[in-house]
Amino acid sequence: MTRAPNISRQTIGVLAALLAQPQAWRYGYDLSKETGLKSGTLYPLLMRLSDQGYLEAEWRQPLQPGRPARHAYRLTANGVALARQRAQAQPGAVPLQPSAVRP
Amino acid sequence: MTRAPNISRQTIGVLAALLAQPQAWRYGYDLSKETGLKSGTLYPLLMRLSDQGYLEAEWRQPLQPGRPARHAYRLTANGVALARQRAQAQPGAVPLQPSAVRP
DNA sequence: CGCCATTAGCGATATATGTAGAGTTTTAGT
DNA sequence: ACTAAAACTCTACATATATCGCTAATGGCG
Repeated sequence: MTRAPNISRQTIGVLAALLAQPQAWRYGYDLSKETGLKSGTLYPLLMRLSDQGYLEAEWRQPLQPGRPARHAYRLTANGVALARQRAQAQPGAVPLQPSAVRP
Repeated sequence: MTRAPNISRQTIGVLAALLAQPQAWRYGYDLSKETGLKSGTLYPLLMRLSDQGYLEAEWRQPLQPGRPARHAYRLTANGVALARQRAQAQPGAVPLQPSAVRP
């Protein structure tokens, strides 16, 4: 029934991006630009990881009024473990290959 | 050289919308839907009127996190006078006719 | 091996405000 | 009437997050 969680290329890409600086808080918008993921993919993904305890999330007030508040994310200990296990590939290397189809 | 300020159909439309409930605080987004003006027209217009003392503006914190703070606008006494003078046409009537070209 | 339920991805849309640059409109001054 | 110039409008784009609805992938089980 259930598929093994958090194994998609997209998820791995996000984990790799977060693993590059494991203690830093990152914003969804920045991650979307770094990984190339669109919001409709990224935010549900971040929320899943957060629900599963791999990320901690926190709201930050915007610096300028009129801009949206920002949601900051960071890997938890479990998240770091998962990221190391799933994304041993170097952080910056091959930022989400379009397909890598099997022939 | 200079054209008389605040006489455009668009400006009059906004003034009329505000004059419908002169004491109410209105949001830019709502006004844009009510008048059909796009943000690139509406916000500069609101800022001009505000700079000229016809509107008072105020930031409101968003109800839900993740959404932008909202800028609320209301006519000042001067603004009410200007609106009455420029927009005697009924508030709801003819909501910004597309062209009304002169033949 | 293929059925099919569950899960994930992704384009579109919504929420809100604002800026940049190009183009248009309107009137003053001659 | 013509022209110059300010005032104004409008199309894009940027900032950020999030949901909706459809499509695609996965993998357990018969």
